[in-house]
Formats: sequence, C-alpha cells, structure tokens
Amino acid sequence: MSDTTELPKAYDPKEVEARWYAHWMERNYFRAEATSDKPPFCIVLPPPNVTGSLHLGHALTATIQDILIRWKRMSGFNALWVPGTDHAGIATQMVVERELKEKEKKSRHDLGREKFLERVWEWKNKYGNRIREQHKVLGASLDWSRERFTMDPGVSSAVREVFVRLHEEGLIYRAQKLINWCPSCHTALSDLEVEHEEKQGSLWHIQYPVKGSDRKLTVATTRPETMLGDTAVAIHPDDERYQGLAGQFVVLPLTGREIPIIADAELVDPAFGTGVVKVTPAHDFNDYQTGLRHHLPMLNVLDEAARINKEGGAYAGMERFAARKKILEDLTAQGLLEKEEPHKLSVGGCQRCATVVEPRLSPQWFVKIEPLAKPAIEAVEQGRTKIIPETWTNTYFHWMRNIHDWTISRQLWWGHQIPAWYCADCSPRLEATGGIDYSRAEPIVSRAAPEKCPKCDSSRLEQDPDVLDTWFSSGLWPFSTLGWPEQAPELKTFYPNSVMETGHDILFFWVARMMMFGLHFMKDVPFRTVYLHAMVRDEKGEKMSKTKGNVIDPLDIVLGAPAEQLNKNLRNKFPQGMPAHGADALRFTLASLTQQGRDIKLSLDRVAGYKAFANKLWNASRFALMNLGDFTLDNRPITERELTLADRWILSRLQRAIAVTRTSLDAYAFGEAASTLYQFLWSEFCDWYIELSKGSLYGEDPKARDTTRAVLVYCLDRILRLLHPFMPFITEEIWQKLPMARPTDSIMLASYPEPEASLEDAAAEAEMGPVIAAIEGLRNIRGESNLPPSARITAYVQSADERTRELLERWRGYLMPLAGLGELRITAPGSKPAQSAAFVGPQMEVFVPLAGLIDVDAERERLTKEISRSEQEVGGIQRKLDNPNFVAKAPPDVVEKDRARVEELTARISKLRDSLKRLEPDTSTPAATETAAPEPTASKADAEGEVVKAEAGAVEAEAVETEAGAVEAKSFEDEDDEEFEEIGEEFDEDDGDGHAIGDTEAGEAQASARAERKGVIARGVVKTQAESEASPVRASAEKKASTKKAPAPKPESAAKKAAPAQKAAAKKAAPVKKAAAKKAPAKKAAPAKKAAVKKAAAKKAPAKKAPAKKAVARKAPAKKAAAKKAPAKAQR
RNA sequence: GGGCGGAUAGCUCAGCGGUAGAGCGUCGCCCUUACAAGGCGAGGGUCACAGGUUCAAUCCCUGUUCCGCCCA
Repeated sequence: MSDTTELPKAYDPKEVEARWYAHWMERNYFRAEATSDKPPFCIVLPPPNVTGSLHLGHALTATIQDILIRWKRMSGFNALWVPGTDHAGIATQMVVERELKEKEKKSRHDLGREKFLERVWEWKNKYGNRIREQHKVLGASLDWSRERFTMDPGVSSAVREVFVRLHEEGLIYRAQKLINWCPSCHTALSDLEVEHEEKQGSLWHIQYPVKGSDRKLTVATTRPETMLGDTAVAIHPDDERYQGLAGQFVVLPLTGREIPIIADAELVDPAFGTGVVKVTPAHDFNDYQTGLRHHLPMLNVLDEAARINKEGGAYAGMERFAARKKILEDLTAQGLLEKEEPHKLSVGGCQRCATVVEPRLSPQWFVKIEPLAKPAIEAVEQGRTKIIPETWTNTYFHWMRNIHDWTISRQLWWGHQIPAWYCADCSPRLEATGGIDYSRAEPIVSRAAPEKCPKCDSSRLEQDPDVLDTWFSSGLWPFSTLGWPEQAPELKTFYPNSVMETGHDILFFWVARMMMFGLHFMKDVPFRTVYLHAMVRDEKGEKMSKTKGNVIDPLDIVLGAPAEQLNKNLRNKFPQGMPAHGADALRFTLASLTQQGRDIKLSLDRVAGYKAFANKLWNASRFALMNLGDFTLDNRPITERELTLADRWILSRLQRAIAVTRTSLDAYAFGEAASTLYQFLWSEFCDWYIELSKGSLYGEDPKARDTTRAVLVYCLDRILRLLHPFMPFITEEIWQKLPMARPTDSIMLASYPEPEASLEDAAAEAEMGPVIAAIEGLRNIRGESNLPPSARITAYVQSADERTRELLERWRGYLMPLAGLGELRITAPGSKPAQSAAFVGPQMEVFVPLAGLIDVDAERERLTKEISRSEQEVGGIQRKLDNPNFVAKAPPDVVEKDRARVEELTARISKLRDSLKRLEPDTSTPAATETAAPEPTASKADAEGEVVKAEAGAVEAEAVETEAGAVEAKSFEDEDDEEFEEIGEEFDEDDGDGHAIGDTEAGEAQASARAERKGVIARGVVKTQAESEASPVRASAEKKASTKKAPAPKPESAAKKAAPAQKAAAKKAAPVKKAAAKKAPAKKAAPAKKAAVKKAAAKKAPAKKAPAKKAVARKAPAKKAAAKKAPAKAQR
C-alpha cells in the first residue's frame, strides 16, 4: 500500500480522471469476449453523427449507458458496449459543402463526386476521432476493439445484403411517386424528415369560369401558384350548391387550359372554404390520391429547385413564391381573385435546412413497410420488447399502424450508393439531357457490380447514382455491428441486445426501423428493452441550438474552458472562464436529473453541486484514511467485531442504501438511485457516522478504534462500489487507496454490493432514534440563539421511560460532542430548571439552563412558534375527530393514530407552554429567583469570553462549567444522580406540579408518531421500533445493567451551597487558560462579538415579527416543523 | 384537427387517498484539525382553477385555463 494518509484537501478531477481511463484501456478491461461463461449483456451505442462533436444529449446517452454497462459488468455479466459512428448522409454532406464554400468558395460540383467524397472522409476521420476522445473523457467503458462506422466494409456489405434480399422479396421497389422533396438539398426525403410547423398563411378565393356558361366556380387554396398544374376541380357529390356541374369543365385562368369538374367525396369537405377544391395531383398528396382515383393527368410544373418549369408558360423560371405573388397580381388584374382571408396552415420544412418541402413526382426506391411493421407491432404487443417509459408504447403503436412506405433513396453523394445498375445501352434516355431516364429504366439489383446487362449483354453498366437513407444502414446496427451477414460468434452471444437506450426523438427514425429489420433478418427482436431518455435543454428549458447560442459543450463542463470559448450566457456566468467540474460530476448530474417522461433542464449550478458531492466523498475518504494508521481490513465478517451502536446503525442504513440503489437501477430509475446514494453518503455517513466515529477514533481504546476503522473502510468500500457506475473515476482513485485486500485489480471489475441480511439491524436503528432526536433538539435551541459551536451548554434530559433514560445515558458519548454539550444530566421527570430553554422530544423533555448563554427572547419566540404550530395541527385533527362520520367510517387505525397524535400534541403543548411561562420575565417566582441565573445580558458577555471548549473524546474527564446560577459547575466524576436529584428537589419546591411525562404507552405512541415524520433516518426507526421492542433492546439493556456504575442516589444538600465557590474557582483556572491559549489569537474581541450578538437579537425582533405572525395565521405548519428536523434536511 | 405529457417552496423536481418532501438558492451563527466545494440552525407551499366521488383529495373522476412534445 502506498502512502494513504495524505490526500490533497480538495479533489482535483482533472488530474485523477486523465490517469484512470488510460489505465483501464491498457488493461483491456472494456473488452468483452464473444464466448464466455458469464451471461451476456449488450448495448450498442447509438452512433453519433460524424457531423461534429458530441453535445449534452450524447453525454446523457453515454452516461446512462455506461451506468448500465458498468453496473452489469460488476454484477457478473459479460458486458459488451459497442461504439460506433454514423455517416449521417445529408447532414454531413451539408456541413462539408458549407465548409467548402466558406473556405474555398467551391461547390461540391466543382470538385466532382470522387474528390468531394475524399473531403467528406477527411471530415469523418477528424470528427470520428474527436467523438472517440470525447467518450473517453466522459469515462465511457466502450469496447473500442469493436468500434464500427456505418460505412465500414462490413456494415456496407450488410446494407447491400439487406437491400438485395428485400428487393428479391418484393419489399423494395422502384417507382415514380409523389414524395417529399427539398428544393434546397435537391433530394427526396422520407415523411419523418419533414417537420411540420403551424404557420399563418392565407386562403385565397379564386374564380374559375365554367366552360360554356357565365357561372364561375370559386376555389379556395393556400397555394395559388400550383394552379398552373391543376388538372381538375372537385366538388362534393352531395353538395346542392354544385349539383349537375360534375362532368362539365372549367377554364383554368391564366393558362386557358380546360379541366374537368369531378365529384369526389373523399377530397372535398363541403364545409371548408367554398366547397370547391382545385386538384393538382403532382403537387399535393391528397390531390395525388384523387388523381389516381380519377385517372387525372399529373402535371408537374416545378423543377428540382421549385422554380416554375416550362409547363408554367409565362411564369417559367420563376421561383415558387415569386410566382405566387405574380399570379395573385395577375388574377387581381383579371378580377378573378375574389378574396384573401387569413388562414393557419401546417407547413412542412426540411429537417436539415428548414426549406419548405415540396411534394414532387419522381422515381425513387421504396421499402414496402406493412409486412415489416406487422411483426414489429406484435413483438411489442407480446412484450418481447418492452418500451420504457411505457407511455411511449402507444406512440410507437400509433405510428407503426399508420406508417407509409418508406422512401429510401436520396439524391446525395455521401452514403451507401444503391446497389442497382442500369444498362447504358438499352435503357431509355431522356430527351432533354440524353441521360438515362431512371423513371423508365430497369434496374439490375445485385450484391456486387454486375458484368453484363442481362438483356443486351452490354458491359456498359452504370450504378444508380443515388444513396440510401442514413437510417437504412443504422436500422441494421444491432446486428451489423456484430458481424452480420457473417455468422459471427458475437451474433450468437449478443443478439438480441439487452437494452436499446436512446433519446425518444428517434423512436420512429431508428428504434422502429431496427425493430423491423431485426425481426425480418434475425427472426428475433433486436433488443429486449428500449429505454428512451429525455431531451437535454438549457436551464431555461430551451432547446440547445447553435442559432440560439445556448449550446454547452460537455467537454467544457468536464475540463473547464476559457471565457472566450464559451457561449454568451456562460461567459456572463463565468467571466473568468468555466472551471473544470470533472466527468464524474457531469455524469452524476445527468443521472440525477433523469426523471422519466421529463425533459432535462441542465443547470450548471446543479453540476457545481455534484462537484461538491464528489469533493464530499473525497474528504470523507480523506478523513478515514487519515485516521486509519496502519490498519488493514481483513476478510473476517464485520459482525464478528464488537460493534457499537453507531457501527450497527450505519451498517444497517448501508443495507438499505444498497437495496434501494439496486431496485432503482433495475427500474431504470437513475435519478432515484443517484439521490439515494447522495443522501446516504452525505446525510447519513458523513453527517452522522463520521461524527460519531470520532469518539472511538480519538479515544484510548485500541480495540474500539480498530472496530471503527474496520467499519469506515467497510462502508467506504461499499459506497465506492455503489457509486462507481455513476462516478467511475473518483471511485477508482479512492478505492485503490483503501487498506484492504482487493479481490480485483480495479473497482470496475469488483462485484456490485448486495444487501446482507445479517447487517440489517432494526434494533440499532430504533435505538438511534432518541439519540438523534435529542441532538437535534439541542442543536435547534443552540441555533435559534445563535450560539457559536464553541459554546458548551448544559442539558437536562427528563424521561419517564426508563429505557430511553438508559439509552441516552449509555450514548452520552455520542450526544455530548454532537450537541455541543459541556454537561448532560439524565433523570426521570421532576422539576424543571427555572429560566431554561426547553424542547419536547419523543419520550423526553430537554432543558437547557439559559445562564446567559441562550437568548431569552429568541427562546421565547421559538417556544411560541412551536406551540402555535402544535396548536394548529391539533386543531385540524380535532376537527376531524369531532366529525362522527370520520370516526364511524375511517379505518380504526387511522382514527387511533389521530387520537394518539392529539394526545401527544396536547401533552407537548402543555409542556411547551409551561416552559414558556417560566421564561416570562414578570412571572418569575421568588423561588426561581433564588436559583435564577445572573442578569442574562451580563452573563452573556461573560460567556463569550469564557466558554469552555470540551475536547471531543475527552468530555467525561474534563471539568466543565457553565454560567448557570441554577446549576453549579461540577466535574463529571462526581456527577450523577445524587446531586442531580437534589437539585430536582429544590426545583420541586419552586414549582411543585412536577409535570410528569405521560405514561409509557403514550410516550411510545408519541415517539413513533414523531419518528414517522422524520424523513430518511427516522423512517427506518419507525417501522422497526415496535418490532424491536423485544429481544435486541432488552439484551442491550441487560448489558447496560451490568456495567452500570452509579449506585442509588443519596441526598447531599450541602454540596449545593458550596458549589458556587467551586464554580468561581474553576472558572478562573482551567477555562481561562484555555481561552487565553485558544482565543487570544482569534480576531474577535469579546465586546465586539457581544455587540454583534446583541445587534442580531435586536434586529431579529422587529424583522421576525411579521413572518412569525404569518406563520401562526397559516394553516398547519406544525407537521413540517417536526419533519424538518430530519437529518436529511440538515445537509447543507 | 387527433394524441401524449406537464402545472407542487424563489428555481429544478420527487410524492400521488389520511392536510406536503429533496437539491439548489435565501436568512442567521460558525474558518470546530475530513471537507468554507464545509458545519449547525432557520425561513419559505389555499400542491393551476372550478365542480364531483369520499369520513377524508395535492393525489381519483369531469371540465376549464395555460405550457411542452408528437402525429396529421
């Protein structure tokens, strides 16, 4: 073991993260073998487009998948995660074209196909490499030995095989059909690549003269320019307004062409517009269908750039929107434009360039989808593939059931060229250009370039210039990456994949197509589960886009970046540049924000928060390592050691954290898993266990120390392994430093923790309840009075429940340092110290003599608030109980619970009122005066200077003093029941009523009711308390009985009178020395501090009045107050 | 036009029949030797609106308003 005692104080992710990835790569840990005894688990990475670098969506993808893969790998699976990239045909071609134009002022046509493709390959290599490096920075444990690209030879041969087979089966065909066409990209698009947007447009009413009549038919259209291609007008057959017109003709304005009037019930909605529809089969999908039904001519009036072609006569050469304008002018001039009215319409734009898409008649390749979709629907219906979140299942079905044939050919250069050839000799040719007329030519489909034309034996064959839709090749990804069409062993092992994890935005584009292809070619679903994650947006919920300038590069978050590299928003936020947050922090953030069915709004404050979490883990580990000495954890079961309550408690809580984390991961509830680990590490392990461990670590008992060390290492080992899938780097770094036998060389190969029943310890959790409650109550009193941590206070705990007293007595070593006590006295209920702060806890009442330490006003305010809260709550419940229907109809246990709660609250209120009463300045009784504190303000000043600092572990041994006049300073050696009883007696005289705490039963109800509202920690307590009544506690009680030291109390009234003197002496002696040594260098002089305190108190009074009143007026904040005390809340 | 989701603390979100929770932010006290990227304490909510079911509704049902997304 190297030197483990010195870790840097702050965690530096940059240094650590850079080291480990290389190490893992070197050891080949990411590699999965095709043959293995382990069960397979396989994810293929959705291949990022090589258009550019990774964005935060990719980072989310990588994070979730790496969590799954690392978790499964640690759980004993043969876990394969296949990396790869996508050639992204149209998108990549566009970015390269843009670059070419910007840098060299050239178009792709200037270069020619071959040279241009060389450029695209250069681009692909550059960005493919960058993407690979980015994944490494993120810590993704991808098996790089299996990396693929969609245009690799292997994948390409899979593409050809699929194309040829589908063609042979008649599922791929070539046809001249109306397709979506981007006039800017000059290519066909599939339905999915068209993005519809609601836009404000117009509905123009245009008059078409009926031939041989004075009548004019008014058509309503949103696209007047297409009238040049009209080949009919349609009316509804039942429309009485137009009876008898069907079969006649109208004269198309501007062109003078005569076109028929047809009756069509499907196309025409008589209620819309004028009830007369112009029919343009070559430029509208509905009209196209109508044209087919009525055998209308399909007149194309636009060219590939959406300019009017020669069919448009006078308008030829005009761009479509210019033509629209001109046509409307001309119609107006002729008096044929009846009116224009505003109209909302949905306009389709090109996914890539946003140009308005034009329906266009052209020869393309199509996949006949229905035979493929049917099995894909059934597979999900039968649950062979499960979609998570389930809500997407319906969306999937809806789309799959309404799917049209898929246009797969693209008029691009970058992509898989279609494996079809045409004979240059016997194919029909276009008149205009002399080129092959692809709409009529017969393709020869073949896996490899054919040598001869089967018709004319010519060897002059030309390959179809078009390429395939990118999604055609990525649709094969789950098996093409595993070697298909070869019968690779990988296929056997890893197909079907276990999980397909991707964004919900590509459910149709990609997931649906993989389902269809997988089922068709592999005869089985491509994956068992589809997990669809949300979209990552900026912190305002806006989509990240370059045009908005709100894109955040994940690598900037991880590695940090100079200000000039950041977008504007970030530059404002980080004028000095973005600090490095580390991959672990980014991953944990993304995992935490992953909530099913919601977009992720990424805020850098969150990332910073989780960076702090990493730092917390670092420092908790640092604490442990600093206190381990030469300790090494051996392999014997931890239960064989003599565990303390704190040990048993944290080990038990750990089991719960393990169980919840595992359950959450199983359910893909990454946010819940992350939150569980966050809470456990911070709110339980750090806030409680580490604090509690200090006693034995700094104490004199070597055996106890070793036990604590063992538990620290044991817990850290589990925490690190649990966290490893989320935060791979820091966990490896720390894990390697833990002094213990490591069964594996790396944490990533270690086993994922499993809950151990033997460590679940309900009794320990129950026993911690009162301890935690007491500490929290005391901290509350301290906090409300703004007492500095250095101020020791004295606490009197009164409990009617003997067991509670025993427990508190036994764990005073926990209580005192954590509550900042100088002295702790635990007794049965008796009289209460006058002038004391008080709180009512489960089965106990705690008093803190004010003694000038506590701010009386603040305490009064605090009690008032507590009382009013309790009253509010009791009022609400009482109203319920007064309703006979409630008592009669509600389940008895609910009624009973409420009754118990009322009882408990009533008791609580009366105790609190009593405490409050005893604080009223004007009601102080003579007796109280006798034992009263000196003038509060004066003694407060004293206190500032002379507060005793108790050493953590050494409290017992040290003489502690307080200012309290009511309580004499005394050392713990001679402390105990005798003197205390005596004081109690004296108080009895003051205030005889005794206020006995309720009987045990009531007390218990009270305890559990309270505990129930206590969040994380107490939740365990509640359930277990009742169950645990029996053996374990009794056992410990017995143990305690045997070790109990003090005999029965004996009265000794004289001691009390002598005490003040003692106190005075003590005050002068030790504390002052300490104060001098410790406080002298401190900057704050006593008066200054005092002033500050006073000011604070003064300030508080008026400022707080309003809110306090408001709180009273408000509904029922009582419950909240109680719940808030849960340590979970305490954490920052 | 159809479908899906959402509206809960200043912000981001859990919860989903027994009168509310977290993180961040805010306020107060503290540089207590694991951590100031920290500790302790506090404040902050008619759970969008209107009806209904129920002994009981933030939660179930219906409707309304607003905000996303998908499909046509």
